[in-house]
Amino acid sequence: MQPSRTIYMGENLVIVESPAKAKTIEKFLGSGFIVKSSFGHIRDLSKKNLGIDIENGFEPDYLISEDKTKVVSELKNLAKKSKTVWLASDEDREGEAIAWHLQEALELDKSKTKRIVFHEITKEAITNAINNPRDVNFNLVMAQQARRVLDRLVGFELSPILWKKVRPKLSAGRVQSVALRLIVEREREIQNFEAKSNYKIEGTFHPEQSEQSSILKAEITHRFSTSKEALNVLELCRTGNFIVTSTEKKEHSKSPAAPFTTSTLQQEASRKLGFSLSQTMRVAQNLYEAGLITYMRTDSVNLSKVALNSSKKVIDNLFGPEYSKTRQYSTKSKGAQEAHEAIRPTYIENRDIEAGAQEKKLYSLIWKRTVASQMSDAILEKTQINIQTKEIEYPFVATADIITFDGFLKLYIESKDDENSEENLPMLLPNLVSGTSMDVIEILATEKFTQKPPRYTEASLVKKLEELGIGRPSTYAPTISTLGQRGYIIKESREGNERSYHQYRLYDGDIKDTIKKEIWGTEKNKLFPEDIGILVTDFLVEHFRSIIDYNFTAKIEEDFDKVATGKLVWNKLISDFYTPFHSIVEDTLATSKPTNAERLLGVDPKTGKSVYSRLGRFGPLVQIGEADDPDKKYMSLGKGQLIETITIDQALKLFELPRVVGEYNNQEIICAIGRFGPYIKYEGSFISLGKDNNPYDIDIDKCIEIINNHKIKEAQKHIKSFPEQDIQVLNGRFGPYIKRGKDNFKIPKNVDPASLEIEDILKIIDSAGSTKKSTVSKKGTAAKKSTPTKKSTTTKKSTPTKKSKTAKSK
DNA sequence: CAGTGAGCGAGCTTCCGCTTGACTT
Repeated sequence: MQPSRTIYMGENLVIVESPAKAKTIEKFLGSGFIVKSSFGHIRDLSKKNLGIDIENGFEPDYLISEDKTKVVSELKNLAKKSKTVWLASDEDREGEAIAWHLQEALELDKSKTKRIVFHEITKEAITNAINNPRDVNFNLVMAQQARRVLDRLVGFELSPILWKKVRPKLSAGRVQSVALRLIVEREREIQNFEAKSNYKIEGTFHPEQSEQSSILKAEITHRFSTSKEALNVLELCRTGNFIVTSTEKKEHSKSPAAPFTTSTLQQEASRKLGFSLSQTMRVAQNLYEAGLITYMRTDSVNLSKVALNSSKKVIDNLFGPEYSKTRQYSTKSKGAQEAHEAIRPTYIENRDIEAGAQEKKLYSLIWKRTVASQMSDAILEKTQINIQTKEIEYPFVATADIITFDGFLKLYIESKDDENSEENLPMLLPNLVSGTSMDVIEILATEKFTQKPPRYTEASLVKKLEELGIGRPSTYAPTISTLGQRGYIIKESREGNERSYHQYRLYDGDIKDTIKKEIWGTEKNKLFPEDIGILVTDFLVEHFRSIIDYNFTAKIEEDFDKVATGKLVWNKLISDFYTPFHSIVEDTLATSKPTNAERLLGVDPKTGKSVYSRLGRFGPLVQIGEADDPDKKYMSLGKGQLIETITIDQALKLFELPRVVGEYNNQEIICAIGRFGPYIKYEGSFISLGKDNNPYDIDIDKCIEIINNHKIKEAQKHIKSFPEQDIQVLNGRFGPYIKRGKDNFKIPKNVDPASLEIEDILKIIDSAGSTKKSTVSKKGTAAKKSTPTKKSTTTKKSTPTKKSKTAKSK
């Protein structure tokens, strides 16, 4: 259903946000329409300064973003030649703003400009949109402007306070600072957590005079707080007469999860595929650009009619109609704007695709989740059997979940974050009637420890942020990576510790006590706060609690909505926020003291001096002696150590390094920890110790062994040398390569490195060099345009040397 | 690449959301 009048080439310009979207839409619209993309926002507040005229009603100073000048001039040209310009950015606050900025920046005549929206990219939806144009919704635009201005005010007033009071180049903002606070507060909960132990009692039974095959495992759901209580129960089990006191069967159903949004895709890709946030988004982008999935930055769980229909067909074909159940999901998350569909395969008929390995995996996950969301409930039968002896207050309970109809489980099971939950293996329970006498085979009382709260993963933090309504699909991944870049947090794995626990076993009439060992607290790819992150959070919470409040965004969003519906003027909102906010800013700048989180750990027994931990210019350190002590000593904190948790013993231990282990061939062997971990310094070269060796207690023999191994490896490294040209052929981590001066060159795969002569090598370098040169020249031209910063750094470079000379002469 | 922990002081850093490339080991 196209507009009835004839349309000529170039008469209509449609502008969308994404270039991939532009391509598909162009196909649907056919001749008479040119579809272009704005590549997102085209204008933003000036970056040089605040970009807001506070005195003048918070008037924003918008500039065309540097990387968008080309797109904007191109669009402007096309708009001039077009009779009608259709602004087809997304139907949410940001999309409406993009439409308005386009209208302004392209200087579009209102009479020839039309605003259209569609939620799904189908021919029907698009032609329907074309037939129902409207004007730009100015109230919605002003709501976006309020959001933008508020974020700028918060970010650009808070960050400079941190530069002054904590450390330069730090940042704070409405979203990132709350995300950071979540991580810091969780870490404190974990540090303050005291694991308590209790006893879990499990038994294995079988019906009297039956075969061993009808074994039944059951446990007492109550936990016993002391070993004495547990032993008492075991004692009673030894003599007790167990009978089945009840059997129960209950049917229940389980429904599939909604189709993917950005946040749930990130969570599942992390749990099921081990992808990081950025990896998930990069791979999804590839799938999107190849036309294989719908848009990957969305908060909507909605599926188009086309998708529902083809899902049904696919399910009917693959599993039969009894497995199909068409469902439409609704969004639960706060502040969702739902400008797009859920993330789904473009063509659900395609179960498999031709693509890279990661793309295939992620596509398959999306396909399964989408299709499963349109499948019937699974029906499960829960059986519970209670076994009890009258001497013991609590029954032993055996449960089993049996799937009577698998439904969507045939395709997809959503995974959980809780890695500690024990795997529920489907266990068949024997058919038993009440009153059946049971024999005890074995009873175990095992000491269990309460679990500390889990540290966040990237994905579980995104989940939390989404629950709080903080951040948007396009910012989840970048926000968390910013926290890392600022040095606030680190994503890493840490090894657990060993601990022992008691297990009492009743078997064959005897009760035995064994002490077993387990590893606990192992962390894999978790988010840990760094000292600077803790310090910044404490500072912000102390002075700006209302902004760092978990509900701040949710509250201010209500106001943005009022602006969007015309009930509130945007700069009234801003003014009401800014007046009290700015006075706290001024007050904090004037009164708060620079902070370094200094903490007195205790006294060094050797010297009697005080030991402190604090933040130094280059990071966290421990210090022996007062600030005015000329002989005071420093050491950097080790990996995983924090200013607020390091103990005096751990601190003193740091001063044991660097340590002279001994001599070998009249040369000192020194052990220390550097930026890349523990190392040996010997004959002027540095040898990594690896993580299996401890620099504090490694002995001389082991050191010599490592040194000799290192020498052998070094010798193997050299394949050939051409000293005259300063060229070497070396064995590296990734195979043989050519080294000239500081530059490395790849050797083509089919070439034997040992056979290379100097002529061959120069050829290889030449061919590699030509590509290198071209990139260098590109950089040069790019630099010409944006030089002010570069120039100033180069001109400055000459001065420091002069200064250092004068300093020396002093 | 394996170490820093004074001062002097100019000039710089920074936010959130919307989009893709252009980069290197």
